[in-house]
Amino acid sequence: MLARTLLRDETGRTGQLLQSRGLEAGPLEAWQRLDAERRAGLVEVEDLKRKRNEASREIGLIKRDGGDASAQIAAVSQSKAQVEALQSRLTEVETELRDLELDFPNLAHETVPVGPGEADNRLERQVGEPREFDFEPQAHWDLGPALGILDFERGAKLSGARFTVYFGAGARLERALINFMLDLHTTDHGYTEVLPPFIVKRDAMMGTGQLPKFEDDAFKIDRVEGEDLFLIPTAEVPLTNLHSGEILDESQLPLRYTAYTPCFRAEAGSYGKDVRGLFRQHQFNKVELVQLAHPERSFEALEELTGQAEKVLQLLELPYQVMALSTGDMGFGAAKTYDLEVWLPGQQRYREISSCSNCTDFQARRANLRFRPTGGGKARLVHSLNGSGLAVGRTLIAILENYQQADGSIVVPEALRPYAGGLERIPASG
RNA sequence: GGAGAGAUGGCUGAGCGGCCGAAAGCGACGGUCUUGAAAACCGUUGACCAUUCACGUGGUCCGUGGGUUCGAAUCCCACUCUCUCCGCCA
Repeated sequence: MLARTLLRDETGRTGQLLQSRGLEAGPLEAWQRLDAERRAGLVEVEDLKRKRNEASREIGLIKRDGGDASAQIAAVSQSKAQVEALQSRLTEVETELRDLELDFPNLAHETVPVGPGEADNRLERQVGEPREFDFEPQAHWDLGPALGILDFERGAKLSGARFTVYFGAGARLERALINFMLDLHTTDHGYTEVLPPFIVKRDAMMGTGQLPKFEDDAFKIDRVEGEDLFLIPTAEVPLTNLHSGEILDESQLPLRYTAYTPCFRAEAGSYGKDVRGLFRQHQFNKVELVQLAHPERSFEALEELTGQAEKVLQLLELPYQVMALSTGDMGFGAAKTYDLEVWLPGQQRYREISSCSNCTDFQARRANLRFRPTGGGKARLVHSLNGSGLAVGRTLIAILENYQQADGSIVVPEALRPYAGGLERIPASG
């Protein structure tokens, strides 16, 4: 959510910024009309309430002295209907304002390239050289089944399209990657490891911005009674909401959390994209990085966090590039996003393997994440950041495609071997 | 799943239906004292919203949502969560 002072802005600048994020002018104008109505109504109803409170106090005093207050009581009772009517209209207006606000995306930082889509993303850097193959490199959807480590058919049999079963060295490598990444982030990068619930309440999904706008993308658990629960689409949701409603001490910042979790995405809009292989699944594994940072240092924190995700690719010796996403391509809550794209020889292109975002105070305002400045003073909103460090399944894809050999076997990256029981090679026989 | 107890400010914890936004303690912050620190003493210290150039003023908030009342932290109903005991269980 955006600050109301920003949305009220007279200069039209907020409107322009929102338009660059793909929002049309109508909702903002509607918001501004309702806001004006709300403020006028508040003045009116608060004045009536003030009078009512004064009268009630007077009644108390009269009664204490044993007097007859029936005239005053009648007068207050009379104004009751008026207060109620005004108040209920105000509540309505407040709800409409809130509904509109919840659908406004975050404003882009000034360093973000402006443009409507993927084509406007800016290449920041390329690291590592794509390997020269002296044979035709295969895609992982051919390599995996041939090696007997990925089974798409049985995944579909059990759970439907976009579910995969890992066997043997495949499962082992996935597990090794998880441990490798968690160790790196906790030991070298100063993150606290967290094992959160994989199911969260509606409030948590609201806090990070998955709801209400993108409910179709989530797996919802409808219980017979009680509130809805959601399978987490990313560990960002439980991690960022860990301190919702709390007031932290400034000295605690930045908080750095990392977690491995499975992620569940229904992705209603993705039909026909990446239908083959492991790239786009309803369930996948991810090691996530989250920081709650001081607002004046959050953009430095974004560089830091992005670098920490890159470190994983560097240690695994996978070539990649870093893209600064354009205003039109960024996620809903982000003020700035870097995507890490790993080279996939089987597809001859760079593909997303991590997305690192500074959400500034956008999520903090929704989730009520605040800190008390050292030396006292008003509580302020923290800035929240998140990034994949990395998407584990996609990392496995990258390893299979980049480390494949002419005989169909896969060399295990050196950094990973200690985590894979010393395994050096997945033999072609499976 | 059954029985009982509870939910109040950063924390602990009082609170006859009417100067209660809330005692007290702790913590934090400022000051006095000190070479410095500690101790002691004095003072300040909730959030949100609206309004005002500003000092300030008003409104809302005592788990959440309803209700009773001129007036609710205090009474009634429902829900959520926590704790204790019993049952079941990886």
